[in-house]
Formats: sequence, structure tokens, C-alpha cells
Amino acid sequence: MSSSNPGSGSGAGEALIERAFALLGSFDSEHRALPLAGLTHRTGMPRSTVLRLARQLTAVGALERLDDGRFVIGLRLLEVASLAPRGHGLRAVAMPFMEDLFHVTGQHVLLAVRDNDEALLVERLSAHDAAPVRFRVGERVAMTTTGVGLVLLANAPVDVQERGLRAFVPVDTDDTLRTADDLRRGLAEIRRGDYAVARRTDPRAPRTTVAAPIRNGRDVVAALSVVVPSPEFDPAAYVPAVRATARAISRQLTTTDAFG
Amino acid sequence: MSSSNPGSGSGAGEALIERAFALLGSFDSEHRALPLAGLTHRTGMPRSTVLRLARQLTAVGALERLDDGRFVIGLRLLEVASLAPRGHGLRAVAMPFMEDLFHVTGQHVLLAVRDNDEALLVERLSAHDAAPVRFRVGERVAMTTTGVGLVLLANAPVDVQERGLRAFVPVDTDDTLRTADDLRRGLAEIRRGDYAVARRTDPRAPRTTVAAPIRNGRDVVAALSVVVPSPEFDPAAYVPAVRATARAISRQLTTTDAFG
DNA sequence: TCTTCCGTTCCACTCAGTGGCATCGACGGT
DNA sequence: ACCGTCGATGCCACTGAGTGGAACGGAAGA
Repeated sequence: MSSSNPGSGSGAGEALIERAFALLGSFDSEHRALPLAGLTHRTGMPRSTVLRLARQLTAVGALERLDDGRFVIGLRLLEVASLAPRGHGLRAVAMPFMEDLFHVTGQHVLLAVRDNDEALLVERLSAHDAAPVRFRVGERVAMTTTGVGLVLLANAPVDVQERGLRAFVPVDTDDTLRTADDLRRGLAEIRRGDYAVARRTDPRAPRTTVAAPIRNGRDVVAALSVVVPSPEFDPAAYVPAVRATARAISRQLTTTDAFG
Repeated sequence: MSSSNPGSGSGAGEALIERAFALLGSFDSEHRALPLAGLTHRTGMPRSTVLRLARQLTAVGALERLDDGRFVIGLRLLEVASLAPRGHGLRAVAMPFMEDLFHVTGQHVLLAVRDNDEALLVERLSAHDAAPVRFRVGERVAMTTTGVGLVLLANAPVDVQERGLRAFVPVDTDDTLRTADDLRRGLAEIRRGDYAVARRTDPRAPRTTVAAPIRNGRDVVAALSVVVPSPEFDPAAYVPAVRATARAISRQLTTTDAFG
């Protein structure tokens, strides 16, 4: 079946679980509340199917329904998701230390983990008067364009690194990483120094990120970073603080063990 | 649970979605990683069914599998859950203000919303040296035994309040709320003053909570609180700070509108 | 008023999901 | 080393849970 349809081919159904998560996945940060028609359009599934599915999801609390009939992601998912060891488990351990770092630097503090070939932002602390950051908690970000991403990529299995190098596309707001070879050298440098510095020369919001790895035993399980607007102090001044905090979290993590 | 299926005709299963969430729900804070057998036992479903379901959930990222074969909640759920307006949507707006309150008071800061007849903890800020708190982010807490719960209950629809009053069981670490009538008066008092103070005389960790409602327009959508160890200063000293912060969040919330 | 779009209900078909059974493998006790 | 136990996985005939096309009612808009 050629997928002339947006979404999935017609046919009699993918696995239900897959469909359910496709439905949940049709929400995004610009569409936190969707009417039935929106869900139908975004999933490419028949109306009746979407309605039935959405109702079942509502019944278990994965979705909630607003007064105007639109659907939104429900609290049940928050409840379940809070048990993810690599998500809130990690977060619970890291938060107090991130607080400290945030307090001392007054800059954005980010915590991210690797999920396959992408990084996923687990936590972000921001002052309301701080420079805006693009990234939302729960959002996926490319590994080659962020400080945390670079740290995670540098410490990822070789196959992930190779895919990352192969898929690398230079960003025009980054004048240090132009080629895949630059990236390769950069990753080696990050492994050697155990931290990363990424500069963005975006004229609207130039900023520099200092990132360091967080370990559970030997494995790098997350990355911590501070994002500072570039016309600020020398970013190098933040390196010790970020590294020290990352190591503190690592120690705590190794002793407590986030997994049951 | 009970051996095999209860005789009621449904030999072949509840709705699949229901089962999937029952499976996800069998994780809890003491069991963040479960082997197949654990899932089988906790759900009461047949082995093969659990395995198939768990695999499908793993395929979509709702679960992840550790090297030792155990299952854990996956990052995909965190990603989806972060779009819940009443969860991370609210959180995103409230966080900077909570940060401020946290820095000023140095005490636990809690953010909770009501979900039917319970309160659900959406965010918690804690210093590492602060007194331990029982409540985890994502956890459900009774409405009559916490500061945030009382605020939410006081501003809930009448039917919720009535169920709360009817189901009320006094806690022996609370010497101010002994009867349902105490509770009724307490709720009225909370509505009048627009804040709540709850004292716990637990000998091991006596503490006092100051809580205030957060509004989106007219509706109370959440509650904010500060938890202080009781041998501290007069809790009344925290009331203005908590109320002011709650109002600041309310204003921000009303102007930005957490829903898309 | 007429048209259009949306949410909803209904129903006969059928394939995805079911679960009992057999097999394989990993420990652990004697 | 041997055996016993338990947990994980593969297999497969059965069946009812899920499917989606069609039709209905109602609200918004022209």
C-alpha cells in the first residue's frame, strides 16, 4: 500500500498501542489542545477510530477533555512519566545541585539525556529575566548543535557517533564546527577535557554553552550545561562550576542508584 | 491477583488501552524497574500477554528495557507528558516564581493541582540540606492532609468538597482538624483568607505548611505552598510571600494562557 | 433559510490480540 | 556435576475487540 495518505497507510490497522501513541504524539508545543477534527487530520486515522481511541485514553486519564470538546494531554501521563528513572529519577537527584548552580550563575541551567540519536531535555532552570532559550523541557534537540548534545555524543557508543558524524550538517550560527572533521576533533577534545564549550554567533542572541557529563559509575548518563549570553564574562569562568556540579551529581547518583 | 480470571464472561480481556495503562501503572516509586514476572504478578495478566504488551510499549518508547531484562518507564512518556497543560504547562509558567520563593525562604516549595478527588504534586523544589518531605513529584496526595490539598479542596466544586468531607479521616498528627466539622470550618476559613496553614505535630518531623491558591481567571487551577520545620520562625511570616508569589503566578498564567 | 463542518451513534465484518502449552536457558541448591 | 525450579520466549488455533463506512443531529456561518 503506497502511503498516499498522510500518516499511515489505510489498511486494517497498525497495532493499537502504536496508534494510541501516534495520537498522543500529534500534540506538540504549538498544539496543546486539539479538537477531534485536528486529531483526525494529524493522525490520518478515520474519525470514528480517533474518537473511540481518544475516549479510551480519556477514560484512563492519558487525555483530558476541555469544556469546548478539545482534548489535552492528561495528568495521568505526568504521574506515570515521573517514574522514569532516566527522567524524573535522574532529575530528583540532580535538582538540588542544579539549584545551587543556578543560584550562583544566574544563568540557564540545562539537564539532558541521550535517547538513541537525539538528546532530550529533562530539566531547565531559568530566571524570568534571563535571555530566552529555544528549548523546552521534554523537547528533543539535535546532538551536534547544543552543548549538552555534544557532551552526550562524545560519550555515546561508536555507532551513534558515526551516525552523528555522517548526518552532521553545519549550522551557520556556529563558526567553529564547519565540517564533520571539525566535529570529530571537537568530540575528541570533549572526551579529553571532560567538558564542552559551544558558541553560537546568532546575531539576535549570541550565546555560549558550557556543558559537562554526568556519570553513573562509568557510564555517561546525562549532561549538564549553563547557557550564557555571549557578551557576558568569559565563558571559561563557568567551566569549573559546571564540572564540579556535574561531578557532585555523578557521585550522588552512583551512591543512590536511580533504579529500583 | 486472584488466580485466573473471575468467572464473569470476559475471558478475553479488557480493552487493550486499559491493560496497557494498568501495566504502566504497576510501576511505583519503590518499583521503578520490574522484570516480566513482576509485571505479570502485579497486573494479574497472563505471561504471554504481558510480554507482548510490554514489547509493544517498548517499541513506541513508553517503556525501556535494561540490560538485565527489567522494564522501566521510558523517556517517550516524559516527552508526551511535558505537553500536559495542567502539568508542565503550568509548571513552565510557575517555575521562575517558585525559584524566587525558594531562594528567599530556603524551604521546600510545592506546586500541586487537583485531579478529581485527589491532589497531584506537579513540582517540588528542595535544598539538599532541607528537612525530608514525603511527597515526590508525580505523586498523589490526599486533599485533607496537606496544605496544597486543603487549598484545592476549599476551592473545588461542591460535590468534590462533600465527598471530601464525607471521606474525611482525622490524622493523629494533626491536632487542629479532628472532625469533619473542623474541616468544614477550616475550608470556609481558607476561602475567606485566601490561604491555608496546616500544622503537623509528628514528633519525628513537626512541620507547618503555608499554602495559597493559583488562579487562571476566576478558576483555582493549582496551589502553591511552603513547608517549614515547625521549630522554625513563626509560619505566619511566610504567609505574605506565599500569597504574593501565588498571585504573581496567577497573573502570568492569566495573561499567557497555558492552553494552545 | 440553506450549506458546511463537526461530533457522535450504529453495525456487520474480520484481523489483531489472546492465552494455554511447549521449549529453552539461567541459576542455585545438594 | 547433576538435577530441580523458575523465568523468558516461541508457537498457533480461536474469537471478540477493534474497525471504519454510513448516516444523524446540531451548531456555525454564509
